[in-house]
Amino acid sequence: MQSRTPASRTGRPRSAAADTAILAATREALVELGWSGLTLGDVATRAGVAKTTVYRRWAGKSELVTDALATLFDQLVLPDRGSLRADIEDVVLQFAELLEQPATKTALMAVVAEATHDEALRQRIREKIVARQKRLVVEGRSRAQHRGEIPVDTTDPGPQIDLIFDVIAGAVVHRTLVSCEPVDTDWATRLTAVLLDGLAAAGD
Amino acid sequence: MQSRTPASRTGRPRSAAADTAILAATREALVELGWSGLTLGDVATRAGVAKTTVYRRWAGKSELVTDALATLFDQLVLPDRGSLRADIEDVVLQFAELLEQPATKTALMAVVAEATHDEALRQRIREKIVARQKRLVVEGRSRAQHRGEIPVDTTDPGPQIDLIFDVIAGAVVHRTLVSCEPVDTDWATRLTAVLLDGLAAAGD
DNA sequence: GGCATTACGCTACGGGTCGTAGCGAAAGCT
DNA sequence: AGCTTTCGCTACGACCCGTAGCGTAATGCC
Repeated sequence: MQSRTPASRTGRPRSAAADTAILAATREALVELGWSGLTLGDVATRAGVAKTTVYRRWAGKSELVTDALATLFDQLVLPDRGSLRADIEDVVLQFAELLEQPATKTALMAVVAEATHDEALRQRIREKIVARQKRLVVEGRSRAQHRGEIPVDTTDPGPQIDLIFDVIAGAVVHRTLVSCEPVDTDWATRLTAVLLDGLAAAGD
Repeated sequence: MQSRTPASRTGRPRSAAADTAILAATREALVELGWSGLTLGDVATRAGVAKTTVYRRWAGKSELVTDALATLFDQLVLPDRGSLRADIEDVVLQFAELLEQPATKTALMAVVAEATHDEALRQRIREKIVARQKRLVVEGRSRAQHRGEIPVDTTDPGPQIDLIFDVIAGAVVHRTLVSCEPVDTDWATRLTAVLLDGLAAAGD
């Protein structure tokens, strides 16, 4: 999860319960206090551990919040709804529900903000969040191709996958956090329609 | 800009130069230190004013950074490129260029993060940034309808405008700040193609 | 069982930032 | 001139940071 203890086999092992307690306390404190208001001392108190225990495991606030956030994103799955349209609508609503949780929205934006001037943190985010969730797009695209809904191209699919991922995730994040409007089934349907059919065909 | 002085006409007026100096110093400090590292005392020193002068004008870090950010967004314009496709590609590249500036990306994400638990700040962002930039979509849509590129609907255009705004802005923000990939002309073309023609038609 | 090793809780510390208060000087308006 | 407000400056208590040191607890190895 955080700093590894690779070659150490002797001595008292680290409490796994402390890990989960600290991460849970971090999410709780984020909801109540936000990024600026969150202090590691307060997290330690909420988790029922000493402040030094937190510092022994995480280098700072950014790393701790990133790990607390990663545990939330792993809830996403992609059940087969039978069509590309239904699959997209499903994952949009799922992602929106995840972003409805106050801990998710606060942590995601704050960590991305910190990452703009911290290369190591950018790497951590890409590994633990972006790369993992991009698999949803890969799987949905593969299913759609097998169904014959979209053509099987011979070129490198990477750029197209990245584009779809950014459009879907970006739209949901922007709608939820910047425009501050809810993502309901109607909006998910409209977004999916634009994605599949284009603006002209999807006009009101 | 910040706290108003409505009924006060007498006494020494506030220095307008101090305002611009403080906002410029805020953007500069954001680039070097990021959100967490930025302190109002440091901003005051950079701007060449006393710390108390900053506190007299802005209530806190969030409000100051929001105003510093708003001045950056007002650079966006929507020149008439002759077609909806060209207009979209143009504004995508313009928005991406704006987000390339380190001050913009850091400030935008940090302020949005703080706003997740601060209703007054959400309101400030919507008024000073979201509402202003949404006019780009309104104008581009109006032009396209006059050209006959998209149908003129009789229903409320608000939801469709909001959707387009969130898709375009969200995709660019997500691409730039979360996926950490550059927005070049090729990507802008691909995004525009998906928007106008849909996923199936725009496949590689 | 005894021993080395590591993690734990606790306390204390210097350093830094916060946001505010008070002061005298400066700059405008009538 | 006189009044009013802002300005720069200094100082202050409060809080959080991140680390060090201590004694204790929990494991693996001999």
